[in-house]
Amino acid sequence: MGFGGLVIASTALIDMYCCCGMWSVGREVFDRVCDRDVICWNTMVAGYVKNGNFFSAKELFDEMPERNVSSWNTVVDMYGKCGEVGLARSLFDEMPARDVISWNAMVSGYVKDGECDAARGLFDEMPKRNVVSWNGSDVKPNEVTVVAVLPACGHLGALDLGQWIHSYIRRNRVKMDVYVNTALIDMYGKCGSVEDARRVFDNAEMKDTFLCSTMIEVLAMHGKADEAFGVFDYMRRAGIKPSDITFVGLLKACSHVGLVEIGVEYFEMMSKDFELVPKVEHYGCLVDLLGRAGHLEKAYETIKSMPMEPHPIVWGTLLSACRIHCNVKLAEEVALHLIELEPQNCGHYVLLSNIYSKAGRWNEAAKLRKIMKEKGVMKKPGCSSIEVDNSVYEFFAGDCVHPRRKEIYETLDKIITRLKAEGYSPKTSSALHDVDIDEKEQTLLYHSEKLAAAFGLLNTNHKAPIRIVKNLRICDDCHVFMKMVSKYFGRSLIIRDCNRFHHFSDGSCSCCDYW
DNA sequence: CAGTGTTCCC
Repeated sequence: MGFGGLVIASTALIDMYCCCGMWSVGREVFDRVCDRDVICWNTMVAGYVKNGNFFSAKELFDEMPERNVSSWNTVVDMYGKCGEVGLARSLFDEMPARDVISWNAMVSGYVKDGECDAARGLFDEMPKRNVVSWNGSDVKPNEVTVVAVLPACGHLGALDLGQWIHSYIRRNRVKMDVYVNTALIDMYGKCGSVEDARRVFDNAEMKDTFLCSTMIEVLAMHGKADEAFGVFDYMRRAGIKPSDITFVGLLKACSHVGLVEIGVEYFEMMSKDFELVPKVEHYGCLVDLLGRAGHLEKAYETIKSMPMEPHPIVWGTLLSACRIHCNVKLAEEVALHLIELEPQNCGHYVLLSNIYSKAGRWNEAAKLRKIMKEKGVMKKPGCSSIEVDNSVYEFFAGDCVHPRRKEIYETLDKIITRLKAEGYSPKTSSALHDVDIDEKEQTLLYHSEKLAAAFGLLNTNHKAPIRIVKNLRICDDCHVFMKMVSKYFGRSLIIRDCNRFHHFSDGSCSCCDYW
């Protein structure tokens, strides 16, 4: 039986089957179509991609008697999505013509692979004027392009670049749809400018669950719990249905300022009022909320009562709480379990070792480091980055490869001398090493965020805040150090660690030392 | 009837 003449109907059928996960039935229909056109082929290729059958997709693409730009776009996007960005790029270069969708697929491929520079480069390379190619497509960056690039800016903390894209959007009348606004809020939030994020939120014509959840999440990570609750109230008044992710933001908002009861209320509200089933993320937030506030036993009980398998992240959250509250006994139990689960994750060893150090139990801390060495577990280096004149500079703990190394160390030493005169004394308990005090102090004094701060003081405008992004959590000593820098050098510093933001100004931090 | 984009536990 054949479907001659019915190519349009057959194509719709193929698409339908593939969208339901029944790609093999789709393929049967495809095989019986006599007069297959390029759209029919594309639908089948895309159908394989949707079902994760990348090998068959590429095989069918290679068999195609005729291809248009969409055919190529499908496979470029497919390779980008499965992390084969090199293959995506070679197809992108090989294709006879590219439209805006081809460029967008390639840009997002780079972003997903973490190659932010390449993504930015491609954005700049895009023909900015309307070029009429063989299929008449527009290759000017559009709203999809900016949404693909903005998360990279947020990830890097590249505020200048993000602001430049925002102005590009306005200059070129790129449509400010809900995706663009959401991406802008996220970018500004992650780059430390919560005011700009709020402005975009207030001006957004259309507000949906994504946009509001993003705003709540941003306010949460900046420690602005009341404002986050306000956005949630707005959602309820406006009839915008909260999602499980909205509640992740609300729970984080509570845990960052220690609002235990309100957090528990939100947790219960999820299922009671909104029929949302708490996921492992929500339990993770709850453990953090309880543990950080000192309710370690309750946090432990929460983990034990979770309806799903506790992910290592949840245990790690409890271990962090043990560090804050110096509970060595529970920390040992949790860490041993974690090390069993993830023997190669350096974080667990380092955290327990830091807990021993904080308790003055240097022998045990040293023993743990020995175990790390024996198992070949490498300590993840602390890395801080700072954006100056549109470039992002990275610093590592004890970094000695920067071209302006000498100048940076001299500046840092001057800052340290000045702060010591004001009463700063390095908190050596934050150091992992069981070496003598002097060496311990050296390790601590050259933590990556201190190097980045020195570089910032050296290179940025005196009025602007110094914005730093760190890959790990800021240590006690750096936290004290930054507070003092803000006081005695009259500069505000905005530091994002892997957990939240710290806004330092005039000797204090926005986290009120609750972290 | 095919191809590009947004939030989330450490």
